[in-house]
Amino acid sequence: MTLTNNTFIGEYTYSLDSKGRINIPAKFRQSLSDDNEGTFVIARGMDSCIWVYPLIQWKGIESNLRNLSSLSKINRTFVRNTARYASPSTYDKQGRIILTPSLIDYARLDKEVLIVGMVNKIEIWNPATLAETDQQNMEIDPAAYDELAEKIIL
Amino acid sequence: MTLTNNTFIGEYTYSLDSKGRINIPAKFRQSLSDDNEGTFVIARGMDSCIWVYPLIQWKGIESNLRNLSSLSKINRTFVRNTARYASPSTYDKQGRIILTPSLIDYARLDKEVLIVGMVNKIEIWNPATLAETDQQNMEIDPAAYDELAEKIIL
DNA sequence: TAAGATTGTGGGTAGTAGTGGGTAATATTC
DNA sequence: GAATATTACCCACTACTACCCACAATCTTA
Repeated sequence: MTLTNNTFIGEYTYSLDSKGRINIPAKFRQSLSDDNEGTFVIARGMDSCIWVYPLIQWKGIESNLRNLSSLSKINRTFVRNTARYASPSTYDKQGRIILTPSLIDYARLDKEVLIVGMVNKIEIWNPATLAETDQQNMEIDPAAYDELAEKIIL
Repeated sequence: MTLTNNTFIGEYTYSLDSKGRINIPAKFRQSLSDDNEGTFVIARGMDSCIWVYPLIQWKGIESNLRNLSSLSKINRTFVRNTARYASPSTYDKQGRIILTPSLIDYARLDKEVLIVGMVNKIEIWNPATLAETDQQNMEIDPAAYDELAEKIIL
């Protein structure tokens, strides 16, 4: 059984060790296509979490950023904030990647960490932070949500 | 006699064992087309039940989710809530799939479990929960049924 | 109706996945 | 250039999961 390459679903509770290493779930590693050479790119998420992209996927994002003109202030800010905190990380023999102190701090990670599959990328959360975010999202406009649900038949 | 591929109808009472395994009715397995490789994807249902999709069907949902940009907060929330609790499960030699503890908890499953064919997917219920839900649905606005009647000829 | 095949249920075991720590190689600083 | 700090690689333990086998109940077929 294999799902589509570079596709991640499911939720896992893992632990961040004293060296800033975190395990990538075996299922996620198996889904990663060979041309990624075991490498992910970690970056700041838009919520208080860390986004983890397969290398290939990230290269696509880079080429999109390349096409944003720096004449626009919004573009400059967006490109800067996206690129600034991103860094590649190859997993070791045990399947772990190393997170940067800056990102650990940004996502307020403790020892216990939640890894969430987001289809084309992976999110790393402090469980408490995600619970808060979930709570806030309950207040999202239900009409907008319904609109999405109509496009995607579950 | 076989119905259309990947089509599930009927209701079955099966039991969930101590390892979280549950049998997929033989008729459902026979209906599953070969390109699914004996694999289903289990996910949270919108009621307190578990949804079970044929792998192929789920891949369609995935490709829709893939096209939602994470710049929009609603999109992020929608993708997260959908993908987070989903996981693939291939049935073993005896025809059983494994449910995750998280989903068993969500659907409040006990030993006795109800499996319901929903045409393009399968639902797994605690019989008591489904009885309650049935009760509540008696109060559905008859006008809503009339609207449906225009779309579906019974 | 009897024999065989299929289906549903339960449990044991080997291999793998997750976690922690140690050591050698490299980089940094004084 | 030597001492220290940091990084990358390697090894080992534990727990779990996927796979296997066995049995009972039901259905099918001759």
